[in-house]
Amino acid sequence: METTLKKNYDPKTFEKKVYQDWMDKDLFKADPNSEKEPFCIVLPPPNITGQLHLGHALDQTLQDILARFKRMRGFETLWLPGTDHASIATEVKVVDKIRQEQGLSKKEIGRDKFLKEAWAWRDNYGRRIVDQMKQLGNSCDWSRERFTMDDGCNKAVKEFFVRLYEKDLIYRGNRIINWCPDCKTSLSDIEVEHEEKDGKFWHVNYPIKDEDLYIEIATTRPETILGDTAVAVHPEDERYKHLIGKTVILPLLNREIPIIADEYVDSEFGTGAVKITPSHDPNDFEVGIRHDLPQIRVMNDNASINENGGPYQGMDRYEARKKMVDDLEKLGLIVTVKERVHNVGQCYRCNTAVEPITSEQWFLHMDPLAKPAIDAVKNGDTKFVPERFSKIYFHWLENIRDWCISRQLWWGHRIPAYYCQDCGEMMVLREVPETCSQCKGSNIFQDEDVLDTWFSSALWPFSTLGWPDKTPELDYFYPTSVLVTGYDIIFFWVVRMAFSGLEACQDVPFRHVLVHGLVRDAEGRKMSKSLGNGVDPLQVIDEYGADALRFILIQGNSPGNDLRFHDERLEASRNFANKLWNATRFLLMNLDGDMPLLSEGEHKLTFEDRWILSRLQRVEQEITSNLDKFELGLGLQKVFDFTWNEYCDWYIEMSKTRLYSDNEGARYTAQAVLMEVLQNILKLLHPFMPFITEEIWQNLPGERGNIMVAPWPETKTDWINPEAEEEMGQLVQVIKSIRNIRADMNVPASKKAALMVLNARKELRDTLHKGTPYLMSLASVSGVSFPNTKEMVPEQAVSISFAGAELFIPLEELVDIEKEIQRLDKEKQKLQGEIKRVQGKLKNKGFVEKAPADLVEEEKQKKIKFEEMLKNVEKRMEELQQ
RNA sequence: GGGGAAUUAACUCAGCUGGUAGAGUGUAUCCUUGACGUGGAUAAAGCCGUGGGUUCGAGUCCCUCAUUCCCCACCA
Repeated sequence: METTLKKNYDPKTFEKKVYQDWMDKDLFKADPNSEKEPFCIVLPPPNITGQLHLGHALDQTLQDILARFKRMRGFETLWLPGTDHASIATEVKVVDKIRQEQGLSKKEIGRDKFLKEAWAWRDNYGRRIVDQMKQLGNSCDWSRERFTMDDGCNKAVKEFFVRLYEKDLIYRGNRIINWCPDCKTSLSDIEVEHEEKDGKFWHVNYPIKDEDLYIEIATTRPETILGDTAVAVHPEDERYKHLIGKTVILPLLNREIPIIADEYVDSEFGTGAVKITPSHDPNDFEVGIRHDLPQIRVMNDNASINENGGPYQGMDRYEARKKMVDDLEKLGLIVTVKERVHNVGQCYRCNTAVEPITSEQWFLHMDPLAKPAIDAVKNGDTKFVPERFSKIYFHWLENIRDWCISRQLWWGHRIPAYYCQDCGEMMVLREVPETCSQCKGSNIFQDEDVLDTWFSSALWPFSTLGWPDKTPELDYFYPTSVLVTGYDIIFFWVVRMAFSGLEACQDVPFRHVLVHGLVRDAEGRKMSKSLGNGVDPLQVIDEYGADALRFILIQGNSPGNDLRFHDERLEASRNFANKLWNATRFLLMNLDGDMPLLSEGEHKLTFEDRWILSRLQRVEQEITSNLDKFELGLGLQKVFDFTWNEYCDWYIEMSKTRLYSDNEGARYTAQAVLMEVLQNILKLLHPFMPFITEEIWQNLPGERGNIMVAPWPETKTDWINPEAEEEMGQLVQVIKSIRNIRADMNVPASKKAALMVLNARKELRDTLHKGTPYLMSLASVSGVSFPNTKEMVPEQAVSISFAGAELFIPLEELVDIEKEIQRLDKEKQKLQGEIKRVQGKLKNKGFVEKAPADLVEEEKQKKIKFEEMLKNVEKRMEELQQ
């Protein structure tokens, strides 16, 4: 029969077409009114700032595999896609763009026009990244695509914010926060990355008022001296006890500040005396509150020194530092300068050193929210896979501090707080108020700030399903089934979704969290722009196909572990696709026309038919179990092995005998089994490699729907056939032994040789009899004979050590008796070793008594087998030596 | 200062609930057999990091140490 498949697998020729077909048929669409059991994944929305990278590819491939698997298994499957507005990142990009194109700063262009530009960016790049996701093969319900700043999300954000505010969980306050002088916004604690840097530790003498005494402090940030409002010592520190309550003259500014006692001070560290700068250090801030110290902020938003800095006003923080050290030096107040590595906090977006600063911000009170989130994982409502990540989750939630949720940015959800210009009243409301609730004035303005991006991301699992409205989607799909994400954003996102979901919906947002690792380059380095070692998934798809890309991201990777990206592995996975492609081609070329069906007509199944069908059932069972347990890498490995090693290398090869024969019945049966197994392979592989499996499926004869929505193979346990597996195992072993010896002796396949079988047990004799055609085709055997006596075996024959029969291959002129004896001797030693080990085991009383009975029995059988083989070898050696 | 991960064949990695180690790549030799050389056959190659423990039995469970890599933490 003709086949429409080309000789080589070329994904470019069909991937786009296949995807379009799925789209045209609306196969990704999920129905919230379905009778089926729901399965739901919300896609971690990629930022609209960037291109799709390999991290996305891994994350999304995992989700797609689960979605496709569950869909085939009969679940109503919703994979809900979308994109994230990525407040800071996008704002920075748009600011850049405006500066480059229009030469204007953010302030110059103004809020309204800026937002217009930002939305244009979103339309442009948001669409682009969605197109890229489709190339991966994602089976998302695109009709439900969302954006973290769309109207629905905005409504959810406002609702959630107001509710929290009304419960006193959100408050506004002047507290110390992390400030990025470059992005000019506050940051949450996790948006600050700490890096060890070489720095200096300046020891400075602070003069004590009215006395000829100094108190020595140490600091890594001398510029903050300008904001000092006290010096603190430990109350029990004998060195300083007498100074407590005295006054210090702050150098350079000559301000008078007190010496106070506070347990926070570690007497062992530094000089044991600490300068206290409540406005520029989180600890000092706390000390300041305890001791009612004034807060003096000495920096502007760009980290230059402000009017409180006296002579240093206007200088950049580092410039001021240098100048102040010089000045202190001149005054003779620098006692010593030590080298010191210390942690510097940096902005996670722009790497600028973050400045702790007191500022008026909005905060989310975390303690009451954290507790239910901890409990939900403790009692198993949400499970981490692998489990170890729950530890990280607990640790973080147990030590959490209040979350600064306001940002001094324009791109984001604007905080729904409104102020009356006339009386100063503040209102937190779902809708913009027309008049002041207090004075009825109409001069109302909204809070300038927006919310942290992660505040809206935290609502993603339910805002996308319609919350706060009671929608059928929310009712049916919430809690979602599994969240798939990298370990690097557990803090940013998973934790926040957990407590938000519990607060808003009274239930966890997801039942499982499947955590994966990072994709690294071949050297194990993180892929990054600055290193230029990033691999573009789109280019990979272009060259090798999406299926090959998906394959290497999954194969050999276990949950939670990082993986390295190697080009060579791409070739290997492409080769696998090619193998499957050609196996199909082979089958199609050998059909007689119709679709051969195993379920129709009379079939005389051979032992190899029963074997492959039996193996198929087992593999189906195993893969299904692997996928249920999120062991995707193991599952894929099994389809791979079964397809290549068992189906292609053995079954297809054996089928040729019948396919090329004139016996129509036998031919049809072989075709039917080949087809049956192939179709199931395609199904098992479909979640992993959706394009090629669909394309092949469509090219099989007969009317058929899409494999994407075909039912997942159901294991037919009555097809599991241990006898056939045993029989096949024996034949394979004989064939391999023959091949082995022939290769060893350098006998080319073209030189056929007879196989002589003596003293065979009945079953083996039957097997070898039935297997004769395969011995001939696969082991270059010219024929199999069963002589009655040893005399019929020529002297110059090699023997194959095997249990259950004596096997000989007469290879007269090729056999060197001396060498043959040597070979047998090696064999003998090997067998003796085996026997010794098995005997040792069986002599061990503990083993015989405590090990499972079937295992003991197995060992006994082994012993018998090895002993028989040994006997044969020894006998043969004797014969040859005579 | 805490927490975690990794350590298995030359390389990159699998190895589920403990029962004498697997894959891909690479290497060697052979094969143009009517699906595939993006192929087939055969082979070589591992005291499963160290030291202990539990067990009849440990790559697999527990502890020690070593090396590497992450994450978290307000020591000025």
